[in-house]
Amino acid sequence: MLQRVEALRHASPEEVRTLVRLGLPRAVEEDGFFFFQDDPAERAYILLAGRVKMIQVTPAGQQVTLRTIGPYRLFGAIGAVNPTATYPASAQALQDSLAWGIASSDFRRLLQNNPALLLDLTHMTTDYLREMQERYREMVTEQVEQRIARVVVRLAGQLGRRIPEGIELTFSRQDLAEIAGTTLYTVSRVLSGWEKRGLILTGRERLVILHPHALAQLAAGSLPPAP
Amino acid sequence: MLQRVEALRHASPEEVRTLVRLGLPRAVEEDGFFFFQDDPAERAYILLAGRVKMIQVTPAGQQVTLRTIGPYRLFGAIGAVNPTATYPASAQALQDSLAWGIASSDFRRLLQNNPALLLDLTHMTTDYLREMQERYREMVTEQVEQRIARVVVRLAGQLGRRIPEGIELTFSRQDLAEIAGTTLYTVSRVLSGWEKRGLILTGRERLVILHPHALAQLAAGSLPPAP
DNA sequence: CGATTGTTTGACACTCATCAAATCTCGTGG
DNA sequence: CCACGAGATTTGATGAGTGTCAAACAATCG
Repeated sequence: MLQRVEALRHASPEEVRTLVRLGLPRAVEEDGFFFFQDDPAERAYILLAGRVKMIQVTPAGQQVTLRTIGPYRLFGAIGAVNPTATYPASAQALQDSLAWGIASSDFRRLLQNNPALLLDLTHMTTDYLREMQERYREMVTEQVEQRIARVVVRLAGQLGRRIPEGIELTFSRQDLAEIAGTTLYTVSRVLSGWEKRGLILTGRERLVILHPHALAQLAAGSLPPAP
Repeated sequence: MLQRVEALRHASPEEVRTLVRLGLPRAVEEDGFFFFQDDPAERAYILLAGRVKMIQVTPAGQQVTLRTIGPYRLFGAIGAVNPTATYPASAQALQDSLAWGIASSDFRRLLQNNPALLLDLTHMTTDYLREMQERYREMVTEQVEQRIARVVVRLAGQLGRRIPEGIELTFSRQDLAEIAGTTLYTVSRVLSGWEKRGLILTGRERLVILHPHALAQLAAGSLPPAP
């Protein structure tokens, strides 16, 4: 099962067994936390089931979602390998979730003994860095509607379900707002607009993309926003 | 000299010699480019003299500065190690600059043969990732004046010069705007306000921080902006 | 069938980008 | 050494884009 984990592609069967032996399962129910920002990074996690969001909270209490994690993906690893030794963000379960927790020291030992794994981790980190740089630029230069479109397109590719009508996503307006860096009111207005234009169907904590292509154009800025 | 490079802390003298032998110097004059975004990442660079900014440009031509590089720091390395094999950003010289260029293949070979170096690179990458996550949150949640204060404080610590009156920085309003994600007009207004309050002195492509503490408070949000 | 939680919509305020134009600074060539 | 011109900066006027607040409505759950 753990073979599916992208971070363990180059781990030997024996190493995987060691990880299984050294790690321990951790279940967190919806809205619960795996860990909090600035806490000492004691473990790295591999998500086995559910969905987790990585968030930062401002002193004023406003939440920003940095990314959402799906099954078989690693999280908390930056804290585990970085000399700072604290988590840079909090990990909150979007649904009831189950993860395999590996002590940071074991994780670091594994990486030291297996350069191929370390290289994989470097690639994952640089990939994520690329993405953050892009999203940073988007945040600075693009308008809300375009940013929301990007978020929806990205989430669709990552966590969307194919259904007869199109692609289904289950996120509340609030969730989308925290990811796109806006408010739930603005998300609501934008989604209503898209629904009027026939691009999507909306529901409570749910939306269905009818025309992925049009949304992609909105995200790319090649289709003008509604008047 | 190359011992000062943080990325080569764990390189053996022999490896450093090899790098010197395999690499080649590259001088770029002010406003020139070391490389462009999306170009194949042929080399990683170590800056020896000058200053370089890493930028992304939007289709509309708007510039966003991701970070500024000072002497003895590595740049272009993400492109060199990432499987994408292209640069995620452009590197433009802020002043006449000189860098040592190492072919990506040589750089990767070095990393493969020396896991300690790879680990250093991972630490540098995760550090930068932390910073990008924070700046992303700041961009989403904070107002312009606070963001500009953050930029100035950060640049002061990184590239500021101590002079009798305080800390001197040489950046144009346009430079600061591209870093803070705003316009040169807004930067000008904000700096004028600070000067009226006696926090800084301003000049052409130059500012002097008189009260670093007050600026730090502005950056942290604990000092209210001007009325 | 309440109660809770999510969503919609309107009214309004406010930050900040945009545009225009004047002013300032510095380097260069006469 | 001064005048000129290019580029940097300031400042005002204006408006678009979004956040904020309030209130009503809808969906889901026990």
